[in-house]
Amino acid sequence: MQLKKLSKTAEHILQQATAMFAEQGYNGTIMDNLAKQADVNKASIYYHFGDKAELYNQCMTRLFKKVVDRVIDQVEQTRGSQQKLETLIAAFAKEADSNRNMPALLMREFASGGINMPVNARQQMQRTLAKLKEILQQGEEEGVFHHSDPFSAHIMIIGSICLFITSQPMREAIKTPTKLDPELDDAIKGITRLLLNGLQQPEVN
Amino acid sequence: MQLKKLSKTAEHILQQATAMFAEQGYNGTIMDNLAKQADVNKASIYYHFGDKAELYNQCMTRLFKKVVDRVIDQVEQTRGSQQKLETLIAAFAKEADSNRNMPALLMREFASGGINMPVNARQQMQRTLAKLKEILQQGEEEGVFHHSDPFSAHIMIIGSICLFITSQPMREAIKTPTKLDPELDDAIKGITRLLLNGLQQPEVN
DNA sequence: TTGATTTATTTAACCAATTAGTTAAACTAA
DNA sequence: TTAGTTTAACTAATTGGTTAAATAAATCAA
Repeated sequence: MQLKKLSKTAEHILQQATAMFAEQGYNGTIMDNLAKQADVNKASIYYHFGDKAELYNQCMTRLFKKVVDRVIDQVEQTRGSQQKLETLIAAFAKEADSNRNMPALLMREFASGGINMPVNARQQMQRTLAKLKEILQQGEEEGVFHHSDPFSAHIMIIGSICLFITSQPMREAIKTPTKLDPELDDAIKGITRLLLNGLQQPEVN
Repeated sequence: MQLKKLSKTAEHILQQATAMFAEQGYNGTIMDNLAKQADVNKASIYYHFGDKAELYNQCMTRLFKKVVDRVIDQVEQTRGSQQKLETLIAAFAKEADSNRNMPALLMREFASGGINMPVNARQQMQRTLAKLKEILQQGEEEGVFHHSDPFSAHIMIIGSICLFITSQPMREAIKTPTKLDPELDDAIKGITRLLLNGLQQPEVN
């Protein structure tokens, strides 16, 4: 999949639109507000993107492609199923942290049933799922992971990380003077350990 | 907190509204559509609930109170920190499964930063957090859990479960003829095991 | 019980504001 | 000149909310 290169203006609109879709949702994003926020004329948005739905499409597709490209790239530079899994989790967490719009957009899509998610964006998610499947398979063959459903594992990884990232504002809000809150890095480590334990350990019960 | 008992009609409107807010979001929920869906006159909605924001408030508050009441109730019938934690996770999962609007609404709120979440609804979430904190504390004192940040643990429990539940339509959509997909019960077991492992195990690394 | 009176609820029609999208003219750079 | 881009003004449809009249339900006096 190749994405047409955007003009400077279009790129800037896309940036603002992505943030707005993430924060306010699709219906909450008003084109007039977006134009004001991006400091362009509304017709300029329509000139570059056609309509609101297509703008949303572009936002989703480009953001998810960027994130997934990076995650997969990092995983493929790693050897050994356990290390690969660690890398996948850490890389996704890092990307989610530095592209905070992504977790929000993803969660909104899940909340809507994910059925209307732009095809291209969903394909990107499936690339990650495929990679995870590959890792788990490899790990299973090597005897380091017990059998688990890849989709569920995928959901758990993404779920914990996305909710953790999006909960930041709430954590800020209830932050006590004495800082009890773990830094993101620590939290990510905790999540990683938790997920790895879950996937590595032989069945307990 | 006590909630005024609703008339039959109001109850019915609330039901439909909750589903619509969950599926379409706040801005995506159009009052005319809701009226049609609930088969009542629009003015009737306004008569019973004042305005859209208050209707949303009521939906959130009542739904979250119901869920949290049940979860906490079940936890309090259990003894031992580990069993309590298991119960909390399982109970929340079961409630999320039988009140599927809840995970969707929660995720949308998180996506929006959670700052504008109706106060009463947020208080309900905090009740669960407080209970979890209590359990973790107890477990730590008993030496069965290692130290962990309750908020993060909370987020991870809720995150995995909510995303798992909301991903159901997507799983249905990509379901292969040969059923690879775990039943929800199995998935919940998996999540529980994963989370318990993560919280119980002594620091590995 | 019966009929009158008040109170609660529902209805159709209406309104003002908002919103996605358009247009034609103006501007800019190749 | 010409193709690409931006602008202000405009439009048609949607949407949250209102109103006053109609209907149903509860209360009460005889």
